[in-house]
Amino acid sequence: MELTPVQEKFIVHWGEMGTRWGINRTVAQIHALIYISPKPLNAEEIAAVLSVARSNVSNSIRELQSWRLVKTSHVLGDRRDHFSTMTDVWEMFRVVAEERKRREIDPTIELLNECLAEAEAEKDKDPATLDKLTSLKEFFTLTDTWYKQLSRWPTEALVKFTKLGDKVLKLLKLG
Amino acid sequence: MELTPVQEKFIVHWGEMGTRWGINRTVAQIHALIYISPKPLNAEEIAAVLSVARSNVSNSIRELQSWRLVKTSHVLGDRRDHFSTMTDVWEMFRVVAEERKRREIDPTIELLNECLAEAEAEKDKDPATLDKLTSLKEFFTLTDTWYKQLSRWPTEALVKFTKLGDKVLKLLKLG
DNA sequence: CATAGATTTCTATCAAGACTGAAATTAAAG
DNA sequence: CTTTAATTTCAGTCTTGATAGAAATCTATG
Repeated sequence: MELTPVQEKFIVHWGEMGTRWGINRTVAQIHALIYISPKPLNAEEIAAVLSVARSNVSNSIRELQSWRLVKTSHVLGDRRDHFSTMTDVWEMFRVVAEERKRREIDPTIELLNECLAEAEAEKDKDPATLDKLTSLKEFFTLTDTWYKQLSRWPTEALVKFTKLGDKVLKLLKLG
Repeated sequence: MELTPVQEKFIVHWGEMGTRWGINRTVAQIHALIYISPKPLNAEEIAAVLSVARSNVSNSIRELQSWRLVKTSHVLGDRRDHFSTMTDVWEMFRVVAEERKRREIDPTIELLNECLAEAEAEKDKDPATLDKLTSLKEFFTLTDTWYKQLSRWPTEALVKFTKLGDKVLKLLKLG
């Protein structure tokens, strides 16, 4: 497999964006590569195209699998795993959002609950901290609920909703 | 200034979460500290409480300012800058979202446009790439629009909206 | 069950970026 | 205009996390 200039440009950028969001550059590049690739790729091909070690691909694929972004498939007469990713971008977004919720939002809410319990005990000494932590908890609890719902919306509803834009404010009487 | 155990726990966690989202740990800790602090803090206090170098605080504050998360204030008879951050969590979220859009979403849309122009030229050779990039562009363009609008909604509307949950689907007839 | 192919694990190296502390700069006050 | 406080810059050090490559493990096939 040989990359076109356009594909290369896209993969490099995707890797760059990954690092900005706490995702390893190579991991993000591999994701971009199997997204843009017209057919599933095996690990060796990925290593060759991106010029990284075979073992690096192995570990990065595992990382992507932990994000539920990689599907493994097989070709008749070929023992090697072939990797691909979903093509529905909204589905992709949904999966990542859900995983980030599980990894980061949920533990944060848990921590805030712990902190609140302890802060409650000494609220006479330090009422300001209690207030701040409560605001945060409310925020995260709301986004949590919202995530849960969002992840159940069908892609079509998400698209339609986004297209409605400001009209939502009027339709829902939130103004 | 001396941290309570609760405050310390919160700050450490916030720093941890920062790294997961591509934010330097110290930067995130400083943000947590000035958020939880009942009063604005000067750079020296911050350095002492978090046990980091004075210059590190200086650079981290600058970073936070680039995210528009830090306000500078002054105390009568004191030449030093005192730092604080907004207490409205939704406002905070909004500001970060807008800044991430500017830094990451906008350049990504621009890159996708460039790629699409080039891919268009050779669509006979490689139609699949064109399709994939188009889907991505549509996704980012929609979220872009959505961000723009979201950032103009008043906090109250955001809260009410989130509380509506699944009802939104029915009210907007998206089901 | 032996062998070859495929994959993963592990450790040593490497690179990126975070951090410190000293030096330079800037700003305020007398 | 000088002095002192405050802040920033910068060069070098250090830490963390990424990566390569070898070794070990796993798996399919005859």
